[in-house]
Amino acid sequence: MEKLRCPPDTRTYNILISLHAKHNDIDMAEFYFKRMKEAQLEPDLVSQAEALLFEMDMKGHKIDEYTQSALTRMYIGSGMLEKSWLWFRRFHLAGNMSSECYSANIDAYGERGYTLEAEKVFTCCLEMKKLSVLEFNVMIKAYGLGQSYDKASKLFESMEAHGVVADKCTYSSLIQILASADFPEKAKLYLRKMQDAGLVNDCVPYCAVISSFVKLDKLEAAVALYEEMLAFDVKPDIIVYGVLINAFANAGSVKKATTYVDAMKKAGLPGNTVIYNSLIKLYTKVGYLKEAQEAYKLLQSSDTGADTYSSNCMIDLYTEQSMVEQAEEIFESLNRKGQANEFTFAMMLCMYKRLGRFEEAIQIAKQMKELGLLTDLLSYNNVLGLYSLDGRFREAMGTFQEMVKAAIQPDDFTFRSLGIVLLKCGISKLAISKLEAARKKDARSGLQAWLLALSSVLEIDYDDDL
DNA sequence: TTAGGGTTAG
Repeated sequence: MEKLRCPPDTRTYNILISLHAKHNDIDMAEFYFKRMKEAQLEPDLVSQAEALLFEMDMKGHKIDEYTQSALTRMYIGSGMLEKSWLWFRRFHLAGNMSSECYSANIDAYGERGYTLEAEKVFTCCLEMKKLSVLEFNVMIKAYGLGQSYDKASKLFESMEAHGVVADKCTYSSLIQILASADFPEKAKLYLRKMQDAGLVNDCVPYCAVISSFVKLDKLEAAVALYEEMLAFDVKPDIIVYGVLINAFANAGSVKKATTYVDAMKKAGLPGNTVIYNSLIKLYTKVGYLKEAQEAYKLLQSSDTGADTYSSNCMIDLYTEQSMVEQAEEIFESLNRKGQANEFTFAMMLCMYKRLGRFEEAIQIAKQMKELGLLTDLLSYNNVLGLYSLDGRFREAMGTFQEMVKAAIQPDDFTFRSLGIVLLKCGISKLAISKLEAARKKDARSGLQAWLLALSSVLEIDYDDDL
């Protein structure tokens, strides 16, 4: 290898070391270990572990099943699946594995998405007739990660036949898996079984299913389950309230959101940022200025203070109400704290543009570029629209070129602004509609045509590498 | 080395 200028690497040395070790030639193994060190090759994690194993072996220490489980995880983590399997087999055949170790192996495969291998370990366990609830739990988790939802449910159903009783963890896992996979109805069935088994002692599994219903916009089902939870005397916490408040905030229903805020307060739970952000979002949506201001004030006086999201909502609201000074005040305060983001700037830009205050709008656009806050298609379109409206055609073209360079896919709004630029530069409507047709026919060559038309009309050199 | 819930806009 050295002659061929293909110097050995860590793996090469590792193979040589373990080969000699296998043949009990410790001197040679040590020789290669030293050579490896001399070559300034740091053994990787696997090599280090293998060296350790070798040392243990030499000293006559037995490797126990806990070490084996750790080895499985390590080999799987390094993509050495076959080796992980060899170690598992060795211990499985020796028959000295515990339930903890079988489940640790199942979980090691399952966590990395190797559902088939996890299944194989589970089957080995089944053959040994040593199944406990642990193996079922980790296998259900593995099916969840592998998106085999039916298999997860079926495995649960088979537990009884194996004489194994589902525990809190079994139910929680399955409910969580089904809820987050958008099967709230199925999750609800297991939740009821869990309740009947007397295994529910907090609202977490209810919350998982409630939020799954909310995600699918089934608010009635979500509320019904919430009521069912109350009937079982399971106490809601701040997160459940947050889910429901946000659901009704999105639906624009102040009355219902308020019901849950009141219930939350009555339960002695203080609101947090998540809750107040939902409320500000809601009040902005329905134009409730006073209520939004109150919620914002509460946030400001809280420990964490108002965040960028809620401040942006307020800017949005003030813009709608043409309360420029108030919007500016929030904008400046965000800027002072270095918390203004792309949304903040874009909303200020829109506000000034809407009021016809182009000078100020353009200042915002310039700052956006300088601060690197121009990244989104919508922001680009806002800036581009402003430049074309204000007759700043070269800036419009520059912005468009930047967009193309940044691989931001332009849309119909982008080309509408660019069409205005061409029109104001004396290009006929017919020519513009031809450019539009070219773009619709073939995006790539159509884009080139637009760039060419714009650069020639604006007398800009343009590099068609773009 | 078994399981779990919420917010993000123009």
